[in-house]
Amino acid sequence: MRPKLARATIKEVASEAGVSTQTVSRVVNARPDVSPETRERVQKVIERMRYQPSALARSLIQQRSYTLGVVTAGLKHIGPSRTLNGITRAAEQAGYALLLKELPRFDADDITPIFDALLSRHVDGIIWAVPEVGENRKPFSSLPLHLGVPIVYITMGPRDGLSVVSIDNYLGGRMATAHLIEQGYRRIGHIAGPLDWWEARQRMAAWKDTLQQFGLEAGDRHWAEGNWSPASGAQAVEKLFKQYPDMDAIFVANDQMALSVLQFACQRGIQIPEELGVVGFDDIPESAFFFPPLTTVQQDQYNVARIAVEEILKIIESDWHGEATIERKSVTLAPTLVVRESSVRPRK
Amino acid sequence: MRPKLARATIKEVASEAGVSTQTVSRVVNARPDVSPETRERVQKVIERMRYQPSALARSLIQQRSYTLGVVTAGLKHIGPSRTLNGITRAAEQAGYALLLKELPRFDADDITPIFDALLSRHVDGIIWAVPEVGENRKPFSSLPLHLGVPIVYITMGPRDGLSVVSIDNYLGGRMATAHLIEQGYRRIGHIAGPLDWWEARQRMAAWKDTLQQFGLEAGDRHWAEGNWSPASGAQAVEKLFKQYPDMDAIFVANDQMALSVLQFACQRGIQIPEELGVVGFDDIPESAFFFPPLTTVQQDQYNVARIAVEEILKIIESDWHGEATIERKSVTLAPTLVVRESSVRPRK
DNA sequence: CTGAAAGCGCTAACAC
DNA sequence: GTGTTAGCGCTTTCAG
Repeated sequence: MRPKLARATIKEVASEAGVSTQTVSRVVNARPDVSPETRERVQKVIERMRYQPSALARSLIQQRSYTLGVVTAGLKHIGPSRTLNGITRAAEQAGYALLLKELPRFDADDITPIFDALLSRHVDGIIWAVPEVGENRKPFSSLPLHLGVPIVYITMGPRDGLSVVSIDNYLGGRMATAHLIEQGYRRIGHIAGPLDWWEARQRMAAWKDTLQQFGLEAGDRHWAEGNWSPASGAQAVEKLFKQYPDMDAIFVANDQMALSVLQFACQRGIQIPEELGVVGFDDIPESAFFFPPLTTVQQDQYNVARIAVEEILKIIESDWHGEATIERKSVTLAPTLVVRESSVRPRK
Repeated sequence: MRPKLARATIKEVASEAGVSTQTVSRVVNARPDVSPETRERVQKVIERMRYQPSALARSLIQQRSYTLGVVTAGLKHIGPSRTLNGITRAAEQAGYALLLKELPRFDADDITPIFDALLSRHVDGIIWAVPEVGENRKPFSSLPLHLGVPIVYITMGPRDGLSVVSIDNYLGGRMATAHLIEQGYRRIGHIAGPLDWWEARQRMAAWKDTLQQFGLEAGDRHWAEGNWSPASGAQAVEKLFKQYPDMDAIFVANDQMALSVLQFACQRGIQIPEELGVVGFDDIPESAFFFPPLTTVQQDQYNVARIAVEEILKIIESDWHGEATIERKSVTLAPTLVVRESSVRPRK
């Protein structure tokens, strides 16, 4: 069964206007070679019939869909949805539509159906906006080298031959740790994110390296691992204080876990920032309203997304024009340290 | 210019396997009328060539794309992204792809291009997941009655003749207010969301009605308006305490603003819940880790999304089979009150 | 069981 | 300037 299309087709418009479909096509695509009178007449019919060309048919013949595939995961978390927010904006501006796929888990192993679904719909490019977790970059090595469409990756370690756009998490970790040292804290612990996450490893490595550079301690008993959730932060801070009772500051790998640290301190009567300095990561909107307001590392995910879209469009354009394939390069953006009360020690 | 497709076409598979394209089509679509030997031979070629049928070409001929349009707004906020999360899951499960559009503002006035973009790509249905704000439902009245595809709306007031899926915000407001009364609070203020939002109006109306029902005060000086952000909550609570100094509880229209109330209390040395009961709305993941943990109204946005997808698929299916058009009905889900410390008065 | 022909809605390439 | 022809990749219809 083939239901009647509600929308008008180019053929109907053509016969209504008394011209060929080709002429209608020319008018729709604003080609120069149509006489003003014809153009106007056709235009009128188009408006009257509310004719809207089928992007589908167009994609088929032009081998170009003006559609980008976006693969994400964990949309209910703030990071991924901010990124997606940036992608939709940038794509909209460039006149591209977005085909969205969300992985059921961060480390989904079978990504073939995802690619199949996107490619069968002729996307012009794919933005892989799934954080690098565990071995979830593994499946890519077995992908046919030339998928047929360009891919740009967001939030993972730079890799040769791939287009990657990400925030410099290591730098963010250094900024956070250095700031605490500068404020006079010397026994600085760390609550890490889940260490199968690339971002968590980067932040932790920065903490360790910075402390060692300053000749301060950063051993096994000076950190604990969480899983990004406030609940895990609560467990981690408890464990950490047992292991490291004279700790005077903590760099926490995200704001949600930092919230648990603040609550822990409040319950134990530990003064922040006097007795304990705290720095988080992410700058979620609530952070400025924690008690006390939280110093944190801000990542501009919106901008990352914008750049990723720009990069992929650049590649698509150049492929389209048959130019030499654009060199795949990595772009790394610097985060910003937002200093609030939780880490600023009153001068003695 | 028409670049060579990287993927194999049905024609190539057919000639490789020495059969006609119809036969390949039959194998791909698992039709019964192919001999086992032919089927197997074709199957082999398909796998070897990694043939993947073009969903585009299929959509064109079948007048059905197995694609849903999703329109959202404010993705960086937790509510919309949770909803989207539910939609991607449900759509994925049903084998539908998602074409995503995000409005630049909640009250975007010109939605025609949005519809055009979706319809020109032949979506089978549209999920309108934009909260009802101000007059942003107005443009719909001027839409051609029969758009050609079904629409299901999320998060707005039920309307005759439309499919709407939403949480009962009024009920949520009643639950919150009644709970405070039950706990012995009698002078209960309200921090509302922006009142051009339908949800904010519902929550506020419930607060007012419930108090009046119990013979308690709910006048103009007993509430203040925020804009959902923690910053606005801070302003609102300050203003409210000036207007209503002997207030003993607050029902706050969302958790982020409630956070500001908790912080305000902390700074002024107001004991929660002893001197001030607080109930929020949304149950963001951080709420359980506020100080003290926040009582709040939980909305199951994930489920709302799931039901919306089910509804639209039902309509699509029935349209497709030429059955009588399904009645458009509204589905309203009840929220849940999550009781934590911020509202539980110790028994005297 | 299999294939040939037609066509979904549109545009590229060529006539005139 | 404008129309004709062909065909994007696939499925439907109908003949064999």
